[in-house]
Amino acid sequence: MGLSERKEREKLEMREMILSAAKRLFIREGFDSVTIRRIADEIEYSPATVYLYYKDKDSILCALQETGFRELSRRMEVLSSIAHPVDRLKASGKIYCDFALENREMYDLMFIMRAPMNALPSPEEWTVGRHSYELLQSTVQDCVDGGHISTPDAKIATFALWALMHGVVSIFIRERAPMIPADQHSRIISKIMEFSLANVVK
Amino acid sequence: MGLSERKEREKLEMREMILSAAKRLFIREGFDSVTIRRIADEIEYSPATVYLYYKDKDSILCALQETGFRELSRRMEVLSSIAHPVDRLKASGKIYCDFALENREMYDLMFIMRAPMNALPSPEEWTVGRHSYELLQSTVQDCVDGGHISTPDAKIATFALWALMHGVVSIFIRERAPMIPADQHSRIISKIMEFSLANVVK
DNA sequence: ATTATTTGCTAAACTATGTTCAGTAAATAA
DNA sequence: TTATTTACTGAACATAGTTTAGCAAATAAT
Repeated sequence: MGLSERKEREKLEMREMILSAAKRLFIREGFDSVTIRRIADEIEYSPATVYLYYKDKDSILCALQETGFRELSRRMEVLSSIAHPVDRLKASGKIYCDFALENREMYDLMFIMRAPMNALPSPEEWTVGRHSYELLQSTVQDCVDGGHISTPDAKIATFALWALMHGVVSIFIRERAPMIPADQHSRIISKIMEFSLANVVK
Repeated sequence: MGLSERKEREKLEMREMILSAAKRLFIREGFDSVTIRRIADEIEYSPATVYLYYKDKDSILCALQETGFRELSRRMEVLSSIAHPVDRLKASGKIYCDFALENREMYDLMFIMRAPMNALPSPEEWTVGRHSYELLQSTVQDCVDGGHISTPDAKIATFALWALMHGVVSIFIRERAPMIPADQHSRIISKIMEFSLANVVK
């Protein structure tokens, strides 16, 4: 009988309901509105029910974070149509930073907040995030191979470039540069990319 | 009569008691142990009393953060004895990152957490942090003036260098690079500084 | 068809947090 | 000696995440 299959399917549908309710709240009202009770309201079940489908809140945030990584990956797909590795590298940086500034709270959840990391399945099953990172790494490697970046270690260069971008956007997102008004963030990022790549890329 | 003076002094002493209790808890048991009730226990007063000396918890965290900035500034003092701007720049980076890795939670409070920023007196009275930043900026300016860094805008270069360092340490502190074990953080940072300065500094 | 069991769900409670407020007792002023 | 101000606190409020005991309906067994 296909009973257990149906049960399995219903369980997945419920998880999906919870996740999309969480996402709706997150998008519409921000991170602080994503509470177990609000999610429960949204799906018209009791708070305790949520715990029958997700171990804890951090697991929900982890699943939510994953949707963010998927969206970022999706945006990175255009890179495959850019032949020159330097152009590809520049485009990577722009896509990354644009994503961060356009989805500040999601970026925060993905790269800054502690909570979702407490629920990572395992240190290795970090697949969604790793995919984007390996894409960047291969772009940098292409730059090195093409003689556009000179370094003995492409992995270090990759990490440095990521760190630079993450550094800038996280300073803005967590408001550590109050001297710079928000409407200039995008411009400053462009200038920083310009400066850095001018020195790194030949 | 010096009565109001005494009152004023006692008020300051009480604020100091609360702050040092908070700091003690922070150092000994970590951020999560810094609760109003634990602070109250520590100073042997009731939780409500704490609110007679600090507006809210964020104000206490803000004051705590300030002690961190003072310590960082203190560590930066050795820079004045380094004549060559490039050496000074390298030393700045090392001091900054060493501080971050040796005082992860304090760094977190200073540069990552939202809470203490909610209690900033004003956007301008950011004096403690700005002092360190201006020091870095003048070092970078010296590098530019000496022809060691080529850029049309020393301010952008300064911001980029800070962002790079902040990026790396905050990735580590918030555990976004699980592929890199903690005992290699310091080594990776050295390599990144090496790579970046090799390209930026002549 | 009836009984037993499992499943899905929930009301209520528990713990912990930041925070407020009414009231008390001591210090000060009148 | 009385009035007032000051310093403090107990108790409560609101909001979290989370757990547990139990109920009712769906399913399985007899």
